[in-house]
Amino acid sequence: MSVVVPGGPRRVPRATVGRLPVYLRALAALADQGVAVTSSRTLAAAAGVGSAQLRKDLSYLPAHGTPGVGYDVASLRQQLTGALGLTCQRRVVIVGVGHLGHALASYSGFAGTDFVVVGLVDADPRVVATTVAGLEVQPFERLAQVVKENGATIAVIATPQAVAQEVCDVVVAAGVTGVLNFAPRALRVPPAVDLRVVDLGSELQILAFHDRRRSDLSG
Amino acid sequence: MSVVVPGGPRRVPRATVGRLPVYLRALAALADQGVAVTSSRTLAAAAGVGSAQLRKDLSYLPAHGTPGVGYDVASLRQQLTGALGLTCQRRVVIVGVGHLGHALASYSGFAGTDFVVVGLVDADPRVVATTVAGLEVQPFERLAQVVKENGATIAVIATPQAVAQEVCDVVVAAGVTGVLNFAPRALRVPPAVDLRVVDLGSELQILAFHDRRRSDLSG
DNA sequence: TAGATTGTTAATCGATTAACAATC
DNA sequence: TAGATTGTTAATCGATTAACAATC
Repeated sequence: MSVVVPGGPRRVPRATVGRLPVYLRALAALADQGVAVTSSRTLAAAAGVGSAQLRKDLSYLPAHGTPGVGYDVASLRQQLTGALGLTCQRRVVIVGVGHLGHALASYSGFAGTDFVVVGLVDADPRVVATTVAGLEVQPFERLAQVVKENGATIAVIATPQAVAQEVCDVVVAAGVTGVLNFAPRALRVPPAVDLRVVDLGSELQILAFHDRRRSDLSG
Repeated sequence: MSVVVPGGPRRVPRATVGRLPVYLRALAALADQGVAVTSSRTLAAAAGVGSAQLRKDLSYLPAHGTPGVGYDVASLRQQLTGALGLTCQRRVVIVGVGHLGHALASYSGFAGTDFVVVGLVDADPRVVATTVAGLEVQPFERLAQVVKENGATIAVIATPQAVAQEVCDVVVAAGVTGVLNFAPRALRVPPAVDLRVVDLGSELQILAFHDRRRSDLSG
């Protein structure tokens, strides 16, 4: 049922997809300031990239600016919103309601207009049945049910690493198409499922790598 | 005072640096299982990458395996620990003690043996002077002092986006060499400062992009 | 020795950047 | 028109991958 427009939408490179949310945010800020038209130079600066890269990225979308003038903020915003699939709300289940899961459930960037947290699941009996961010935490046994009943398409894994793969298998079997993993362990998912990883410990170690080159005297 | 070994350490590519922590973690798991020697095939599988990529990555380090045998787990672990600069503990200051900052302060991946959280700072008078993860939260005015007094080299920014750049400027002026930004805003830092970004909202939007291609019928 | 696995090479692939003709 | 800015091309750069000679 896919519609192929002649000479139409090219495949959007992975690196470009990763920057679209940043552009969208910068556009929202400009719109809030009452800016109606902007240039690739201005928008790129706000997003922290080069103007050539911004124009290249936009060239993969049906978005178009006006040579000599720039881009209409409102319509470019709509284009990006559509490209990112934010026209309908995505439903998210968070598995693991420890400190991190708790924070994510309450995070405004997570529970905004584009995404809604529809389920919280934890294995700890002390956490189950408590209310977090307006939702009652469900036991692990109900995970598949929670995903299906609420039609969640995205699962956030914020559990200990030991159970992360098991959790992942359950949510994938239950039908989610995207997994965001915070557990410090490599997860296997079927090719059709999109997996993103946020590895907080690694981020610090990467910073330590660069720090090392300055402060360390040991060869 | 840098020691240049003839034919010695090449520049380690950015992408490789990003994978070293993952290898280190996989090695730790193997060591816990009592494995003494491993192959690039096994280790790569545990880390979720290809074996060719693992060997290529290790080729930038002075690490060496034995053809026909594999790698000694203990010594490869030491090599990676050294390469990442984890031989001495790095001191971390967390700015912004909301839900996320609170979670990070308590996160074991953050406050492990390699890193120690030495300061918590917040602007909210209701949060200042409370104790979180064993530390008293300091007021924003004391930020520069907290960084300097404790010799922090890494700052974690978990504040609202509106104040993130100001916080960043203060910690950089106070002498940190690495910044980990959780605020949804592009930050400017001097070239000598290493900046890493964790953009939680963007991660969900990127998942939505791929989800869109499945569920959306709109061209 | 025979079998296994490394370290490296060379080919491929994808991403970035600068430059500029086309356009308003 | 003159000045400005887009969209695209081509060149560069960096990362990945497969293959294999060297080595144990």
